[in-house]
Amino acid sequence: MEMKQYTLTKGEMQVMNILWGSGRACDVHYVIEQYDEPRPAYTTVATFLKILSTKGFVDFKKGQGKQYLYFPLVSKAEYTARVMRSVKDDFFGGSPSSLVSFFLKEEKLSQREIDELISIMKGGATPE
Amino acid sequence: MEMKQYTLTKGEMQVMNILWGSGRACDVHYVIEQYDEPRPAYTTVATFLKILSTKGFVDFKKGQGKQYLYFPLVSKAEYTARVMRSVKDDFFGGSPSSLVSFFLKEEKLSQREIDELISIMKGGATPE
DNA sequence: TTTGTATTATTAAATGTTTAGTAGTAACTT
DNA sequence: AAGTTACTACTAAACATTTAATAATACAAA
Repeated sequence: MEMKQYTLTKGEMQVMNILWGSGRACDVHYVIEQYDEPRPAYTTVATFLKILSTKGFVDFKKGQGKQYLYFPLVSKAEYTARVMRSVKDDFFGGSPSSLVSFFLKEEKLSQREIDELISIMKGGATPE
Repeated sequence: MEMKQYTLTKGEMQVMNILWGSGRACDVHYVIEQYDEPRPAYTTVATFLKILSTKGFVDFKKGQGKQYLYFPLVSKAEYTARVMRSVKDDFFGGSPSSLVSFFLKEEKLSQREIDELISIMKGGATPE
């Protein structure tokens, strides 16, 4: 069952970030309020939510009255993993260690962060 | 002097990857040959190169006859840094260490890679 | 039950991206 | 020098994305 792997456009991504950030099922008004000015029109946001539901990224349930409450079907972590996979392939030839190495060289990490990362590496990744 | 930070589309990115990969100034034919089948039309590639030059990503010089030889103005490392900055912001709240941590947990690295990364971290990042 | 209203569904205009045909032109060939 | 060719410049059609107006509809108020 070949599942099409949709990728989010910039506009869709904005909406998803709001849904992910809220941690609960949201109506359209709530989503709009999370935008910076100038806020998009009601129907603009409703359209994005519609698209996202046809793409399988959100679902909705009935709320008060006739309104829908939208919530993510794909978690941020899950989508992050997808995006990171392509970033890794496109920019680092598929090698996770060169990606990590890029950040270690590029960014100034605090000693505490470095210790934390080293312990993750040594500690057998996810102890769980 | 407010420099507009262009971002590359998928089609433009393909061309840039070819230019970056070649390591020298390329004519249109060379670029086309690097595509998988079905290859785009000559003018399609020429259009992308034109767009890229107006965006400031490539420049060209005269080659044999009337043809242009195109070469990158922005290095892959430089563009990678730009993209990584937004990835970091969009998916990891701007924190490089949580991005790195994500990969360390997600990906299985070999012991040699881990040692390498640890030494980068300890060794004061970029010695240079 | 009828009417009004808030909401979703449908449609479409504006913009951005991709693809490539056609026109114009510079340089090579004879 | 004239004709041919190979290339870039210009134009435009097809497709994707964004934005939002208008139409349809379900619920609430009267």
